[in-house]
Amino acid sequence: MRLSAKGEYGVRAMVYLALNYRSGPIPLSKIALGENISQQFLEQIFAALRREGLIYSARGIKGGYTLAYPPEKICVGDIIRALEGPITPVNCLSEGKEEADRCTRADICLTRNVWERLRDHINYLLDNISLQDMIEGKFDEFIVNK
Amino acid sequence: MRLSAKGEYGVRAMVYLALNYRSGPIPLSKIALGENISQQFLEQIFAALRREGLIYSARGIKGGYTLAYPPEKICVGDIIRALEGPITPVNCLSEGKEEADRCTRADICLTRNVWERLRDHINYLLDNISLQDMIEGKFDEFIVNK
DNA sequence: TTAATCCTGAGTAATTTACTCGGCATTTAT
DNA sequence: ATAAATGCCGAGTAAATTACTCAGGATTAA
Ligand code: FES
Ligand code: FES
Repeated sequence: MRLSAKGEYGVRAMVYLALNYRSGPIPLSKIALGENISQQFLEQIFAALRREGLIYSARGIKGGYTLAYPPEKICVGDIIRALEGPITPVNCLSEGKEEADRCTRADICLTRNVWERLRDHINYLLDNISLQDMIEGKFDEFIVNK
Repeated sequence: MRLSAKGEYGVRAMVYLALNYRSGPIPLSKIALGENISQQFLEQIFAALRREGLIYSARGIKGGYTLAYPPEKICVGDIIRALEGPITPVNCLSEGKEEADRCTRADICLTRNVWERLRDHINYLLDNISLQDMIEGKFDEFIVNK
């Protein structure tokens, strides 16, 4: 149940961009330095974020990256899914989406419901924390009730 | 954010044991067959579960494994932690437990709170679903409120 | 023209995962 | 006493994934 470095770094970098929203494009070198992340590795991460439309890039001198949306419109879930694919605790949930290649045990499997619930919980939580929330440090309290 | 095969198989196997609670020791071969898991791999998993005190073993003919506690006393979180260690989305949370080797960025890190919250959510959820709940198929509904 | 930037694809070392293999130890049934 | 069914243990390994690096080209502003 761990995030990859890609996901972890990606979120940190996006927060960095959020802090500098409307300051023009931020070059990767600055982010890498500020967040203590390998610049070449960050390049890969930003390539993915760009492919997913979460950031814009500007080339050339005075170029860099900017958020594609205001910080309150981008959530942690978006970032992680862009970098790691669907957030799910077990494979047979995400794969079985098409009913065709559904896990053969799905009907008898007593654990499936648990993983589905866990998956939904995690996604819900991460989809309700925006970059803006993180910057302000005081996002809404989520309470889990029975 | 995926479970390892060890965790996934472990939970399945424990449910199997729960279904056969009070039927005497169940041999590994039977579980491996029933759940379609490599017996030798299951051996490793059960070794860990035993080390953590979640199951008892009985050797010799007519031997096998039994739950160390009734199914309503063992929860999914226990099993996964026994097999995969602490449930946490990022390392710098679990490592930093001792305050000594705490992540150096902890004080300035804007993402830390998110991971802490996520960690607590996951643990809470998994600690409130017991093997008995899984067998009965209708565990309590958890609702996440803002 | 130059320098700073992004962009791309390939390569790689280390780690982790998901196992397998071989053999010994214990217990019950005969 | 012996045999058979089990658990127990430590090592080994192939494949996959992770976390990067490397080399060089493309774009743009000064
Ligand atoms: S094993 Fe696929 S649904 Fe449980
Ligand atoms: S990087 Fe360690 S607390 Fe955020």
